[in-house]
Amino acid sequence: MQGMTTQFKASKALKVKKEGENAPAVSDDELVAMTVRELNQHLRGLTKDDVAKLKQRRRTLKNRGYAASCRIKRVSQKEQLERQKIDLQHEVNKLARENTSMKLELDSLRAKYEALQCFARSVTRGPLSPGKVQNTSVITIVKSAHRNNSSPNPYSTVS
Amino acid sequence: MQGMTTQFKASKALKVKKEGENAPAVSDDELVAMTVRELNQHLRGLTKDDVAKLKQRRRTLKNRGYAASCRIKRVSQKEQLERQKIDLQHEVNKLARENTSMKLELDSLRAKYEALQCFARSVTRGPLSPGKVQNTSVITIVKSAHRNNSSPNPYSTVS
DNA sequence: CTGATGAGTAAGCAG
DNA sequence: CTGCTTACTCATCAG
Repeated sequence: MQGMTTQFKASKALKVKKEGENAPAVSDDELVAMTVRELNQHLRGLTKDDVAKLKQRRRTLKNRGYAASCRIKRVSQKEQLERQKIDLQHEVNKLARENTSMKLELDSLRAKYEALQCFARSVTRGPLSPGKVQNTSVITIVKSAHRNNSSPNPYSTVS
Repeated sequence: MQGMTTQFKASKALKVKKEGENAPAVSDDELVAMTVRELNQHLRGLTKDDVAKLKQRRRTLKNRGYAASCRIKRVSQKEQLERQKIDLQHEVNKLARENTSMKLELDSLRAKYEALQCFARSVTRGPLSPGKVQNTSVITIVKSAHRNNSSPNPYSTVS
């Protein structure tokens, strides 16, 4: 079942491709595989017409191959596009997940921070006036040491 | 330049498609556009052979159109894949940017939080014992009120 | 039958 | 000339 590709043409080609005497009527597979130099060997002692016909047959066989390559290439490119699309989709999903979890983390940290800030405020604003303490849960107190802080003044009161 | 698509075939078709007397040798465009009923009108009084030829010509012309649709469809699908790929790439870029900026924000907030914790610790641990203060930067004190905090024990010391 | 598609062929372009 | 691509034709399959 290997050489099937070119077998269809055989019927069509055979009826015209008898050079008669010395040339053994080259097969399609041989003909396409031949180099130009090899081809010229087989061309010796053939009619100008037969030469033209043989060359045309070669061209046609080559074209058949080119057409096949072209189709294969087209399919591969399509598959590649689809693969890339899927990969990108996976990346989007991954980033979206990271994104969501970071948002959560950020929210939780912000809440913790605000709570701490609240507490710090209540502590620094003089010894617990019970009324105020009811509404604040956390205070933040920063010892300005060797650390480099993003906020310019460590002992800040927040609104 | 409009009807060019079918003009190439004209040369080939003309040489065989003369029914001779009553039928005005329908054009390719007319022929493909015809309904089966209309076609039958034109078939009146034609040789069985001519009828077959005309029907075959119609089929061939139709096939030409099908092949064209097929190619157009193939191209459209490819373009669509490429468009989707680009859109996904843009989404990836957008999410990656959001991601980066959130990471930064998270880092900065963490730093602020730690600093605040440091300060809080130093304040609550009674009037600064210099030795200990050197090694701790923040303390968090949470008044367990109505808030639901992520940290289980409110009065925790941080290393 | 109609429409879609794979494969082969020829035309035409590019290197 | 070689290789690739497009348009056309035919065979074949599904609906």
